[in-house]
Amino acid sequence: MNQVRDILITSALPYANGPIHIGHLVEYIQTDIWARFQKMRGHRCWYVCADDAHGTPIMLRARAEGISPESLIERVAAEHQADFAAFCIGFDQYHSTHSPENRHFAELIYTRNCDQGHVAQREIEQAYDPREQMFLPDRFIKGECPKCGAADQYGDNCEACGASYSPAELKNPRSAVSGAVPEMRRSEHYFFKLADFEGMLRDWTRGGGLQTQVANKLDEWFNAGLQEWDISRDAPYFGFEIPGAPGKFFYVWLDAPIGYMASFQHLCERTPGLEFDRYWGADSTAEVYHFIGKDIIYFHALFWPAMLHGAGFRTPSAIFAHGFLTVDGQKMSKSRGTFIRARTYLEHLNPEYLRYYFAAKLGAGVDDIDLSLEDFQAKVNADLVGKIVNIASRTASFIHKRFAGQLAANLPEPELFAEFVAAGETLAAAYDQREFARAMREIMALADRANQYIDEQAPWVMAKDPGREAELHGVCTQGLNLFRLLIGWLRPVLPATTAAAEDFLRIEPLTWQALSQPLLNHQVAKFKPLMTRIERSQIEAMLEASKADLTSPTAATTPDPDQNPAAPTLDPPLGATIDYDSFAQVDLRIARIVEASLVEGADKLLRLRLDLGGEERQVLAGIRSAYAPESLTGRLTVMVANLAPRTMRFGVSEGMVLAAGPGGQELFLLAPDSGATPGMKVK
RNA sequence: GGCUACGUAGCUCAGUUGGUUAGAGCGCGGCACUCAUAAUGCCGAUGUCGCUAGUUCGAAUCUAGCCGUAGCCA
Repeated sequence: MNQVRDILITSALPYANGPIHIGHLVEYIQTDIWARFQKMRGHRCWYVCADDAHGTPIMLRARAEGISPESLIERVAAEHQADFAAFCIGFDQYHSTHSPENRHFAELIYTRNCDQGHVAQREIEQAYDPREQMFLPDRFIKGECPKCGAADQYGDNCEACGASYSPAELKNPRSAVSGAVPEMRRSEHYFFKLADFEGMLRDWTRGGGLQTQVANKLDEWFNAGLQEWDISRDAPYFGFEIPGAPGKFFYVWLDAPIGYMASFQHLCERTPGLEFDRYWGADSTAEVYHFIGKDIIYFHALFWPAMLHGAGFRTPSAIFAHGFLTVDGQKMSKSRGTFIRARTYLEHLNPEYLRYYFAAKLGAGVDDIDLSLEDFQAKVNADLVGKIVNIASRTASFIHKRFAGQLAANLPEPELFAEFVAAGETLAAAYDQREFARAMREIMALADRANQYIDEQAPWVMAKDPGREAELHGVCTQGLNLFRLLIGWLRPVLPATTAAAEDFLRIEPLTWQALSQPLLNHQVAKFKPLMTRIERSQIEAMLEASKADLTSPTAATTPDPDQNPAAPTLDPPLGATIDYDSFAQVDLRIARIVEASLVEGADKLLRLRLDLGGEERQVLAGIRSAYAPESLTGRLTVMVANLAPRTMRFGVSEGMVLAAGPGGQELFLLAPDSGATPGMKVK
């Protein structure tokens, strides 16, 4: 290593409406390992992050909790930072996008782009919730998929059939905020003219700062043609008002990446000698790297460099995208208990286990990585406890008992030590290229060599022969020196264990430089176990606790846009308590509406033909005021199947369908999640 | 639907520019050791490299199609 580099590193900003989970941690752990590595190499390296605190979901969540958005994001920020600290994520600065610095840079970048003519204005038509008096993002409109008819789908795409569409195409659209039927309204929006930057972006893309898969993806987007980007949102919106545009706010994705700069600015303000422009000026020679998930490549590899360029700032040196986390080969699942929050993990397991496991899985690519819980336990126990820590454990006791904690003056096998040191450069290259998995494999192969060495020498045999004192001393000194190299190389991954090892060895925090020289003639402390094994019961307990999190009432649960504003008291009030048997008498079944038709002579009723999966029923339902018959055909709902038939003027009604709401247009038919089939019992 | 990745031992993954009998760790079977948090060392078994066709003297590796998985479509 020759030259000291100036490096600024970021992780994507977590959204401030929910807790950190192990999926998030892939990125923070990956970034933190890289940042710690660069620091160990002696570079001037800064790692910053922040909470992403703006946008509609946060505004609505705060409202649902009956608090201000400011207090919501303050609370979540504290939770996030506690989780990160526990996982040893060593941010130099953790800030918020809802900060004066971020307002400053958002306005500056916008204004400069505006002045250069990169912002356009025009009216667009958008869904509007008349009850809440707000425009609705696509994700806040629900209805039936226009392609396959699946109920309860979001406004942008269908989870059942995968179709993409616009909210206007959705059948029976409803606001997820209030349940009202959205209407289309016009409003003036501001657009960032991305196409102005095509040439610059094509150059930047080819500049070597992108993984090949990502560059390929960008080519696709270039070929499709760069579209203007809608960067404004109408009030009410939690964010920054656009200068000179009352009632218009910056879209959350405009000021989110600017949060990297805001956070760094804050760091500069409290760090003597650290200059913002040295890192962000147009002619900066510093390196700026963004670690992100592959889902947000678009924002970071197109809009972000373009905005920066348009405002006279430098563009990032590189963007490092990673894949998603699966657990036991599948998407994280709440019902299986694999949707594991950082906090829940911490209550059962050592954070460094997960840091090591992720390191052992991560490469420089964008592939997804799998947390196989069985493999996790086996790998951590075998590699860290069985191989690495054991090397210290099996040699330290002799150093203590026989040599009063003093290391020998020479290494018996300096060539072996030199071989290890030489491997350190290969390892450094792997770390630098973010090939952590390769680095871990090589470190473990060296740990095998160290264990073989000790086995060959058999110090326990020497210990029985008084004439071999010096030999024994040498072998154990050699063993501890090999251990020091191994744990030193693992320092970016295992900062806490390494710190404990440094205490044991009585040495300064290790650097790559320091590792090249052996530790000799040196007094070490008494050895204490550095790491214990993972028991299966700990993992089981964590999974159980994660299942329990599902129903936990803590405020910072997973975002739920469907959640209605909490009412202080229920209206109408709750009915009298019943026991289970009373409830179980009601036989609720899933039913498919095969046909719905108007009932001649009745102004409130619809005649429904319901398929119960083998049996058909006719039900006369008083829902005509809220539903057009043709809109009901084919959809699934819930019916009371064992209600006594009732003869009405227009025929016999054999049961009833369930709907919520006071009546009139305010009636909302129940629908099961996709997967339910006619005849299934509801319980 | 379009596009992009991925598919190698029971599990988790390596396999560099196509080149002999395809590798590692865990797990499994056997042996040794007992310094160490039952940790360690040695030996061993295990694969139609997703399927099919092609290019080639030669394919896990290149090409096409198919199947499966994941993601993206602003």
